[in-house]
Amino acid sequence: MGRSPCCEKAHTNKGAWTKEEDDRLVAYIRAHGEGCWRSLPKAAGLLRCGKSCRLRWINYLRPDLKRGNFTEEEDELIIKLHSLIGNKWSLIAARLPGRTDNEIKNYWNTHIRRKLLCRGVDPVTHRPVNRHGSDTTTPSRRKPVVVGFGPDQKEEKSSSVEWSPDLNLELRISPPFQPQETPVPEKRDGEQLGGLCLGLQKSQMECHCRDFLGLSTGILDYRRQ
DNA sequence: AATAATCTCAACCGCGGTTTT
DNA sequence: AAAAACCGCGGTTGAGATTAT
Repeated sequence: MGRSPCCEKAHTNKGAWTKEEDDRLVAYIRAHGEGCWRSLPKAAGLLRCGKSCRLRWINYLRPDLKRGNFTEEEDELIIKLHSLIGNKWSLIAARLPGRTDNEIKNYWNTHIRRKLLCRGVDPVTHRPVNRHGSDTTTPSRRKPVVVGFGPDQKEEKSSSVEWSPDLNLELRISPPFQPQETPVPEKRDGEQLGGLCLGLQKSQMECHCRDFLGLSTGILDYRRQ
């Protein structure tokens, strides 16, 4: 049959980590390295599930974490990456050394969304927002306006979208290596590739899209190997 | 100063793909 | 081949902090 369970769920702690738990986890990983989250808690003497240990390490305890405020450059990079690949936080984090996917996700939801809305840009489509007299500084607790990215979007979400037939909001991301040039779809003014509208000139856009994702080199700087 | 409203972010949950037995 | 756990991801929650009234 399958494997044995990773931990006895009845005997695991939940909620905020204590200093002692942090110390144990850090000490163990310093001594034995990352990986094998399944066996780590027991080996480290922690009453946590491996998943929780992994999360705590990656998002909080890792020594290479930057912490502190995001710079303007990081903001802009996140916005650009999000416009290309959407909510792929781990991919975005891979391009921001010292930042975690969770941190970026939180930062997006609390700061950048609002920043874009203030600029009159829809944070989902990255297109200019149509103002209907609604409050654009949507507090985070309110239900966000859900707009789908296209066919890949989950049914539940796309069902709430009013699709405009002449809009193409589809986003594509190339695999790390593409042998031949992917033809850039012909753009009609302001309606193609909504996610790429960042106020860049066409030539700039094409150039940046390749370079900052590392697609031109085939290398996606994926930290967590 | 007290209370309510809002914001922030660490942690949890559930899912999909992968790996192991 | 099938079943079950592992792993990593994105979405969501909720406690504590901060700000407004």
